[in-house]
Amino acid sequence: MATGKKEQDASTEEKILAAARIVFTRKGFAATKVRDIAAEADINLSLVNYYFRSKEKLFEVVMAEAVQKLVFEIATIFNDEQLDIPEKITKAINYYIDLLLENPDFPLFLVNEIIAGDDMFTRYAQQNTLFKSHLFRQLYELKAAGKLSVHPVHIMMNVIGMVVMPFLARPLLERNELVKDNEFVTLMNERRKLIPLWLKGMLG
Amino acid sequence: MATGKKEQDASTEEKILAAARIVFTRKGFAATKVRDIAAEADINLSLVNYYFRSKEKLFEVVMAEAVQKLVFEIATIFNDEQLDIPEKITKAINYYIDLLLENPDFPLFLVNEIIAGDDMFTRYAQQNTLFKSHLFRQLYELKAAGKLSVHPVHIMMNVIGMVVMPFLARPLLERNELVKDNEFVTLMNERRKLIPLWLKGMLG
DNA sequence: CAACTTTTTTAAACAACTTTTCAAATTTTT
DNA sequence: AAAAATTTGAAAAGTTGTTTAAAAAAGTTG
Repeated sequence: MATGKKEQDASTEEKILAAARIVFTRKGFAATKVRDIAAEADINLSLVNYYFRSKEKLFEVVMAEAVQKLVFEIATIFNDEQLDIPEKITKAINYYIDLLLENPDFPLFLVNEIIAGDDMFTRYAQQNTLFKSHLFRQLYELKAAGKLSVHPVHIMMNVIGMVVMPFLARPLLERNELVKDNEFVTLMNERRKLIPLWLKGMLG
Repeated sequence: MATGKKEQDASTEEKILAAARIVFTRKGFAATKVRDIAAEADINLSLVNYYFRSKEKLFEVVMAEAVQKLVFEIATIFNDEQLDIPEKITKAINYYIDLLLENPDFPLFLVNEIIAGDDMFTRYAQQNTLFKSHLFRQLYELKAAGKLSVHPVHIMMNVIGMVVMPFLARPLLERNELVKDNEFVTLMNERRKLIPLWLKGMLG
């Protein structure tokens, strides 16, 4: 039986993980068959269970990784007391655009599981670090001082929406040739500057 | 075998459809069992196949409906030559907020299947009516006239993002008590006026 | 290096579950 | 009353996650 995790094996275990990342991310938990992962990894079916005990355990690993990537860096930015609101948001936007350009299927994957409510996200993300971050305090203070006319949540929803939505819509946009393959990247790079600009309008 | 579609039966067939809408929308295609639908509809398992031939066919019907609801009304608005850009967008925003307040699970459901790429969406949505609509022509003209500094797609992504994102994020927001149950509706109603306002900033 | 132990890999099969089919029973329509 | 449509329970056919037992490979020890 599988004993330790960290022998000297990087090969098979990592192949499975890599495959799992791809398939789970693309199709979600329910639609993914263990056989799909084995095929993608080009290994024997049984090895998935041998190394990860179960489909669910493997999924948890992949999900934990994803949440980590998504939350950890952002939490740091949000809690940096040196940065003002626009600085924080600009940094966060750039981090996410970078991340999502590399992992375009990420948003669906997470949104999917967030709503599925199996709640891996809630379990793994210490969301208090986000929702009770320094940034949020800054926004609430601004509101209290009468310098922000709307609920801070509006601002956050807009930022997230403006960053993430394009990635969710991407397949649609490209399928309809409204945006060509490489043009999408260009557009997202434009947005690095545009979103902070638009946001200034919302805050001011 | 199931022959025609439109006899005089409204009862069983409609019960199944209603159940399918609920379950498919909430859990997606793969996670939904025909048994779930039968249970939700409170009818015998076999009747699902009797009326809709297969799980997949049933899904297609539900998906087609959803896309219809999502696209048809909007296409009409987008192509109304009497309306200027802000009017069109305001109308569209209100339509979507109404629709999504009634069907909160819609966005995930669609986004899910858009990316799944089984492509029901592309098949059923005559997207040209959206992406080549009068609204788009208006935006491109504005751009050509130098009165809009960014690619029109940016504008569209923002509108969609600002409307849809909150619904995707809702479970997260409520789970973290950042937004209480009824407060969400209030916030979305605020957005009916706010989004057009923010948009004016982007267009001007 | 040869005998052994342990780890890894493989093919097969199990068991549980799911979709679909079927034939008979029931209800509705003509 | 006959015909057609609907409903039902059971079972067939197919998937899917997991287990098993044996083979192969790698590692260890005297």
